[in-house]
Amino acid sequence: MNKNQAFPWDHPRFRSWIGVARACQLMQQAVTRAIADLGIKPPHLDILVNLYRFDGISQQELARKLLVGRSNMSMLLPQLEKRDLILRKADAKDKRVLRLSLTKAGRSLTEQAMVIQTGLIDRILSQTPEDRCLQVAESMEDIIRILQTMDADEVAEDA
Amino acid sequence: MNKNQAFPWDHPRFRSWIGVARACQLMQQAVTRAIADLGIKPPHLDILVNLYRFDGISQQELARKLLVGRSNMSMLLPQLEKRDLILRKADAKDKRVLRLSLTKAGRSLTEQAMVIQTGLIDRILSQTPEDRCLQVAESMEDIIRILQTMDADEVAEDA
DNA sequence: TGATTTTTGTTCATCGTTGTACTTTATTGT
DNA sequence: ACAATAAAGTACAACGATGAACAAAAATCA
Repeated sequence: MNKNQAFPWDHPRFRSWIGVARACQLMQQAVTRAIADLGIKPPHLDILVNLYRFDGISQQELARKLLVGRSNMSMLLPQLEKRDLILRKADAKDKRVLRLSLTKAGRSLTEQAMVIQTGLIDRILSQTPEDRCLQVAESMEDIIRILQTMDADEVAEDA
Repeated sequence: MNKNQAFPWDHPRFRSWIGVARACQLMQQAVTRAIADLGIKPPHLDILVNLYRFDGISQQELARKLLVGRSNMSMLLPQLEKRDLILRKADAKDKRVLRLSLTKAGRSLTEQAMVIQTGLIDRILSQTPEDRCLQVAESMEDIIRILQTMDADEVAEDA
């Protein structure tokens, strides 16, 4: 009777998750404002950071990492290409895939953006001791694993 | 030199926050699928749960709680009203505000949805001990507080 | 009281995301 | 080798969120 509260908001795990969701929403808004001066928005930043880290990735792989659809990449990447921030080169072995990479300008912009983003994260987590951060990271890894296996289950059910 | 890593993804707080963001994104998708059978989506659920908890709230207050714009409420609430899930009654004292409340059907639907949502959260946090959840909740409260004061600062700067 | 400013809610144009259908290229199976 | 299937990327229509401009009502203040 202790864990089955009358209302969700009296439920510790529920309250905890609501807090996570709110923090994310606010953080998203803060990031949006923080990088607005660079002329990019969070979706662009996510792309750029991933290209910075994984040079030569394909659109498909990028979409999977970002948890969005392929069509989303097909909309956003040409924009960044036209701004000369990224390059899309057809793969020699497989003519279907486009290999993505940052231009010099793109790399430079990404570095500026990452400084801003990291600064923001540092500021926001300043009240949270580092070991607490690591614990949070661990918990999130668990959650992500469970959610991903849930997705796999549902796909399996469909078959 | 220990805390100033070369790359953001070697930075503990950065990795930690990326995990939080990914977990949120996946959770959002899971909730969307879980409540689809009820004919509602996360934004509707957020509204319904808040009306369940705060009967008679105004559209403005609701928008503030949900961290969205007023116009968003002006778009969504009429939909729910047409489906007879909520009621909008003009306030007697202040003719500008509309007092929101759930209908019987709305309350019933909300209860079903909350069961689903709470079940999902329980499942997802099943690997996370309850004291760990409370720690996460604490950290999130800190973060939310900081982000909100940052917003206030920026507004102040504009003045 | 009367003028100005705030507040509440709405409307609308704009932008971003999604899912579906489609084309082109690889892979698989026979 | 050839047909069928799968995968990568694109185009487009539909939906949702946002912010600015607006109308009505209330609060402020002179």
